[in-house]
Order: sequence, then C-alpha cells, then structure tokens
Amino acid sequence: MKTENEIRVRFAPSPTGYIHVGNARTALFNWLFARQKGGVFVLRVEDTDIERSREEYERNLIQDLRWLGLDWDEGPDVGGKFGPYRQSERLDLYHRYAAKLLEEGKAYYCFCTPEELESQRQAALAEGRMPVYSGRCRNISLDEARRRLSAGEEGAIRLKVPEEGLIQFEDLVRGPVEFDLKLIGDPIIVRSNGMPAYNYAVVVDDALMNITHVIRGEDHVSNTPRQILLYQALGWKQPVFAHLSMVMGKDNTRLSKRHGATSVDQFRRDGILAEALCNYLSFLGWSPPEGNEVLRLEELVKLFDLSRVSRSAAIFDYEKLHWLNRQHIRLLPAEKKLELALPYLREAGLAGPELSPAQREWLEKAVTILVEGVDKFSELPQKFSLLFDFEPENLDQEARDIIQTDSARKVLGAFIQKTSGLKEFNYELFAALTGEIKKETGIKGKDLFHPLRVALTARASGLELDKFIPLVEAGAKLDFPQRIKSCLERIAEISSILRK
RNA sequence: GCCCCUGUCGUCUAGCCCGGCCUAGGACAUCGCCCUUUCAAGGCGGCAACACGGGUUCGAAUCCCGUCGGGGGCGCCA
Repeated sequence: MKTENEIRVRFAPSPTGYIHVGNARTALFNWLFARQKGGVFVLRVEDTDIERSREEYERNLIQDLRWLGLDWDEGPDVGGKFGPYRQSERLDLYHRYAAKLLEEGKAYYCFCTPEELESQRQAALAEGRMPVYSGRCRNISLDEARRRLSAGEEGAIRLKVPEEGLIQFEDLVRGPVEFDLKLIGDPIIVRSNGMPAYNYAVVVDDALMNITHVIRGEDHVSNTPRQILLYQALGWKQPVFAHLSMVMGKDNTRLSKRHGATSVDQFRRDGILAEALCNYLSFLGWSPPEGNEVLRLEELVKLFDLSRVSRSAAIFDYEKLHWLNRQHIRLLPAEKKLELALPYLREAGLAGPELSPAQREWLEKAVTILVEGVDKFSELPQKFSLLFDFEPENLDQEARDIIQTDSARKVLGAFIQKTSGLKEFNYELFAALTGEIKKETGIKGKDLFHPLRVALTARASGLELDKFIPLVEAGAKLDFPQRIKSCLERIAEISSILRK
C-alpha cells in the first residue's frame, strides 16, 4: 500500500517531563497534516539524553497524546516497519553510519576537551564573533585517531563542513531560508560517550524512516543547515522543512508555569476538553479561512493548511481557550457532561462512589444546568455549592442588604407565614404564593423576588428560581453524602434568624 | 556580543506574495443595550490596530531602506 510519494511526518519528543502545550501544538500540526494528506504519522522517542530521559515520562507522553485524540501509525508502543522507534534502541544504526562517514573522510575524531572548547567559545564571544569550532582536529588521520583512542583517550566524532558556501532550503512556513557556512562549525555527531548527538540522530532516523516533511519548532531552524549537510554527506534525500513559531506567555516570554497551566496533563486535570485544547492550539499561528471557529478535530483536518501558518510568535490566551472549552462543553450530550463532571464532584465530596439511578438522573440534570457558563469542569463543585450549601448565618453584605429593606421584611414575613403549615413545596406553589404576596403587598419585580432568592439560597445571585427550586426539592429527597436542604427547611432556618 | 527571523485592535488573526475593491474584516476579551425576578448564557451594537521614520508611486498595511520593539539560535541538551 506504500506509494512512492506517500507523505510521512513524525513527532519526536524527548521524554524529559510532562508534555508542554507548545510541543502538543507541534504534534497536532504534524498530525493534522498527515491526516489531511492521507499520510503516515510516526511517533519517535528521542531518549538519547540519558541524564534526563525517564521511562515514566514516555508513558505520560503517550497517554497525553492519546487523550488529545492524536493517534499514530508507527511508534514505540504500536511498532511499525521502520522501527525501533526509540533512539536508545537504534544506537547500532548511528554507529554504522558514523563509521561510514569516518571511512569516507567526511567525519573525523576530535580530541578537544570540553574545557578547551568552552574557552575558545568565550574568546570568540568576547571578540564579537560567532563561536565556531576551530577545526583543530580536522587533520588527525583516522589511523592516528584510532591509536589515540585505543591508548585510552576520549574522542567525539565531528562532521567535516565546507568552509565556504551557502545552504539554502525552502521552508513551508518561512519561505526561502539560507545560511552562510562560515558561521557553521563542524558539528559533533557522536559524543565521546558513544551517544549520538541530536542533530545527527534526527537525520539518521528521519532518513531511515522515510520522513518526507519535518514540521517542528522554530528553535530548530538553525539546526537545519547542519542536518542538510548530513543528508548530503550520507547521500540521502532531504525532507521538506516547516518551522513553527514559538508559543509565548502574556509577557512575551516563553510560556512557562508562571503564566498558568502549560502541560497537557494539567489542562486535562482542570477539566479542559481535549477537543477544545486541540481547537485552541490549532489557532496558535493558524486560523481557518472563514466562518465558525468552534471546530472539532475532523473539521480541523479538513481546513488545516500549513501555508497559512503565521511566522510570528503567538501569545497563549487562556481566555479564548476557556471560551472554546465552553463551546465544546455545550456540544456534549448530557450523559457525557455528567461522566466528565463526576470525578470533580466526587473529589469535592458531593457524590459517592456508587450512584443510585435516581441520583444519577438528578446529577445529570444538575450538571447540565450548572455547567453552562463554566470555563472548565474543575469549577463545577463551586457551582454546585449553590445547591448543597445553605448558610443563612453567613450572608455576605450584598445578600444582607437585600433582606434588610422594609419591603423585603414585608415580603419575607408574608412568605414565611404562607409556607408555615406546608408539608410539600414546589415551584408551582412558589409561583402561586408569590402571586398572592404581590397582590396583597403591591410589591413586585426585583423587590419581590430578590429577598426570596436570598431566603432560599442564602446568596444574592445564582440560578433562576424556576430551575433552582425543582432541583433542590428533588435533590433533598436523595441520599447524597452531603444532604441538600429542602426549601421548607431553608425557610424555617431563615425565619428563625430573622426573628433574632 | 554575533547571526537569523518577526512586528495589523489588549490577544489570536484576515488582508501583504499579485499596490487602488481597506472609511482594514472576523474571533476572544472589554463596554453598552435587549432579554430576564438577580447573575450567567444568548441576541444586538460600540470602543479598539497597519511599531516608527524615510523613500518609490497618481496612489502603500501591501514594494525598498533605516530605526526601534519582540523572538530564536550561537552545547559532547534536545
């Protein structure tokens, strides 16, 4: 089924921590590109930095990407015909091609110590030059290098780069890009500890995995000429490159914890929908041609266009993410809303581990009503406190002011009196009673309803009472970990407080 | 310090390549109004930008140069 011009892209994170939204955007753009073009999306784990890579991070990474709704056709967990997909398992490949480059005189051993290199770099910086490797070990013959190696010296392998010339390439988002070779020193391709350097490993992997399009962050543009040089030295066809601008925080510095949530994991915990996150991430540097901006993954696949991607950095806007999240939540069916809300309600102690059918039904109704206007699911328990918490002795100033007016006292007095003998309460009854009070006292509108709201909710604002009362009445009959007080109980409490 | 990239409403952006259709469009945020017994949601409307300075041109957001701002890079990190 593999055709000659099959498009193959890859996302190649290093497992050194939780996946950042900037990386998630890169993954998403690769995925959208692949899916739109009917191509292949490869996940490759770049774990050659032994110091920082950890196995659990790889699991998190996979979990986060799957949660986002991105799937890959080849990868460490699903296999594929170009594997292995973990760089740590491809070491022999890197060594094989390094040996070839060495044999052909395109690479050489370098015995300069890190200290020497560092002082050269400092010297160059001090003189206002670009620090470029001096090429001191360039002319050490392979034979001599081998002797020194077997004598116990440590050496790294460097690629020989022409001293003059231009490296040019066409970047799918940045247009034509060129680099002066004078500013590029011979890069290390294999470290003295035997591990491949990033620039080298990527090239070997991308080439051997037949990657046709490399879509990655802007921080890699300056690596690109070195990598192109490597493709040339190895006689491989180079892929098409596309470099995405960075994602910044409000103050125009790289997005970090200071700015708020930054990891996919954290957004998930906060109750941001995967679809909303993807929708938002796709808008960082890109925008749909026209029309609706609330888009699901499949719609993004249709509309996405790399050539429309902006070259300048984008600032991450939590407000817009939240708006999109609200829109996506709204599109969810009620049972899905409940399913997503339940963990937050349980954690807040509002729902037990087991739900009776009646409880489930009630919660579904309550969630559907209360989730309106909520930025993310983690805010839901707060909203639920309107139903679960009733503390008339702790009224805030606003609520207190509302019930302290003369007309409010009149309204409440009448209301308490009319409800005193009641066994049952419901919204119809409430409507009838307020009608009577209106007729008897002449008080209407806000002056009539606002005190009653405070009496029933102990708050100055909240749900519409025609939604609130049925919900509270039904909820009071159910056995929740934290009991909901019925309207009549609430009225009794408030009347005893008013008497004081 | 040096090299490269980038600069349209507060934010994401459309328009820029192929100058006039731009009194610069959309979305988020904000403000106001409507709806509503409050809030929210929703509907309607308002405020708000071509970084600056020079050119080129009959005409520039669009082309050229410079300045300034922002970002990225300059590793035996990825």
